[in-house]
Amino acid sequence: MLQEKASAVTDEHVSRLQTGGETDLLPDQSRLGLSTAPTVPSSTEPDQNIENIKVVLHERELWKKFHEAGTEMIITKAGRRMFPSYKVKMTGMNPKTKYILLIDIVPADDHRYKFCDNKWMVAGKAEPAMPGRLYVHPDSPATGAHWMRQLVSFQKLKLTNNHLDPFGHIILNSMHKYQPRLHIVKADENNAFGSKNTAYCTHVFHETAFISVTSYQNHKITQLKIENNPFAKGFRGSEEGDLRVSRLQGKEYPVISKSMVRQRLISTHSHLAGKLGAGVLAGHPQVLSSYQYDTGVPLSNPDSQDPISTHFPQSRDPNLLYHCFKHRDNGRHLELGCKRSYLETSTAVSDEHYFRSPPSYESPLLSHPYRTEAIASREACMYGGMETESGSGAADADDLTNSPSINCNMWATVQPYPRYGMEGVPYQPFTAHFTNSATVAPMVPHPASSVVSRPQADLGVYNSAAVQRGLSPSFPGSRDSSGHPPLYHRKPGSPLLPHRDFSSYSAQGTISIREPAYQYQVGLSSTGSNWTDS
DNA sequence: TCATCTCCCACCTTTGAACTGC
DNA sequence: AGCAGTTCAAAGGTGGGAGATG
Repeated sequence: MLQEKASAVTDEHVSRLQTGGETDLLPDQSRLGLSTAPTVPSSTEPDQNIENIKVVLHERELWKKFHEAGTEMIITKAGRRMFPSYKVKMTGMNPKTKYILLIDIVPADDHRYKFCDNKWMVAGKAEPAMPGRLYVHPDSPATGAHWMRQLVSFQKLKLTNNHLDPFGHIILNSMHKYQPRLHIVKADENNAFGSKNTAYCTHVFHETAFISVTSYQNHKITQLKIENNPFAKGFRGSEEGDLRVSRLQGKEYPVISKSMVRQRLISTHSHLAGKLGAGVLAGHPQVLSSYQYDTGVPLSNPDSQDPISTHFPQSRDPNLLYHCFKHRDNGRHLELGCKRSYLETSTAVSDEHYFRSPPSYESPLLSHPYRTEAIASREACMYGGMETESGSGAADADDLTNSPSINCNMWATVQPYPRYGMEGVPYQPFTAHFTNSATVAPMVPHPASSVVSRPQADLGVYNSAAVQRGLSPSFPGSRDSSGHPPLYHRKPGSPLLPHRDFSSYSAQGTISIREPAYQYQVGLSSTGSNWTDS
């Protein structure tokens, strides 16, 4: 983690959160898809606003290569890393403010796909989504200075198709399309994590969308993985020519040189590019985060019967809308009136299609201040669940009693990412719960999206017990000799605890981070203590 | 029969402990 | 004794293939 050179940020995808109303884009900003962050009333200094944070996708060109071919990610029972790995460069953070970085992966649409005739095609309706899980960056919470110091890598994030996965890996369905999202949550000791003061923002890089598979379908993706993933070096052929497969088991396999592979890829690419240009994927107005600025077509064709290109569309829809919400005294989100199309281009669909009323739910809010010394995630929340039995028993219980815990619970009913939900499919808001308790948080359905909630106990957990262990006042990076974060360890003989079992935690409160249908939102504090960027 | 999944394999990188020399 | 550099082995990641599964 965070060991990448910060300098290696060339040619990357810059994203930036837009939170305001009508903003004027400078020419260069328009061209690049950058947007200005308008003034947010009653906020603190501009440089302290979470909406000023810029996120740059590392190795964007590589991501684009995969995206153009139709990114596939292997999912296995034991969990498989993503490649390319999700790495970002952060700027615009307040150096002294602490942030929590986390990733979730949401369905891109409600289709199941199959790879047929060298193309991804819709093969039916999606299977019920798995309980969503968050991957919290192991360095969280960390100061802005820490996050900005170097690349933030989520390379240890793992994907699984094991619905009963006890390790906290992100559970996906095979042959479904997904969209990773990065969430930045402000966490300060004077702003209870989970209180009405909690601000966050969400960044989405459309080129990181992928279809989950148990074995690669598209040969081009296979070759891209082999050529770019160092762990797959063994599958690279020498210049003389042979792929490793030709050596396997003494069987005769066709000898394929790298150059031949390249030629095939180029050929395939040209073929597919032609199809893409034929307008298979007509542009649809859609809502994206403000961080996307290329032009292109949607990731999937709303026409469920039409084949989609092998390419993941160069989906850069100019019609990007932003929603900003601010927590009010009553706990409701206050919309800041930041709706706008991304590049000020016309939309083919009325704004109502995307712009919906802010959620009118009441978030159970915390009264406990966020105690930084008590929270130091040394590993993703994926380990939180098992932690209840792994740690120091009674001591842990005390910890839980005396200090707020954090749960990163997931949205209970995962709905397609708005980008692809163009067919009026009810979209479940992102409902990551940062909870300092094990209490089931009441979840009020979004007025526009028929939210079906389940108790948090069904979901993944990011708990304080896990977070507290291994906490170093001097902050992140501490690892045990095995390289695992401390909380990863269990007592000998301690069985892994299913992630949904966290009944031992105390109940204090919950904060919900919600992402209403077709919206991105930014929660900001407008009452109580302000962000204290000490 | 077919599409998909699971398991195992060989090969590779990464990581950290052990060793060596100064 | 302490430090830095090197070596080595274990752990873990990778895609491919065979067989299993539904």
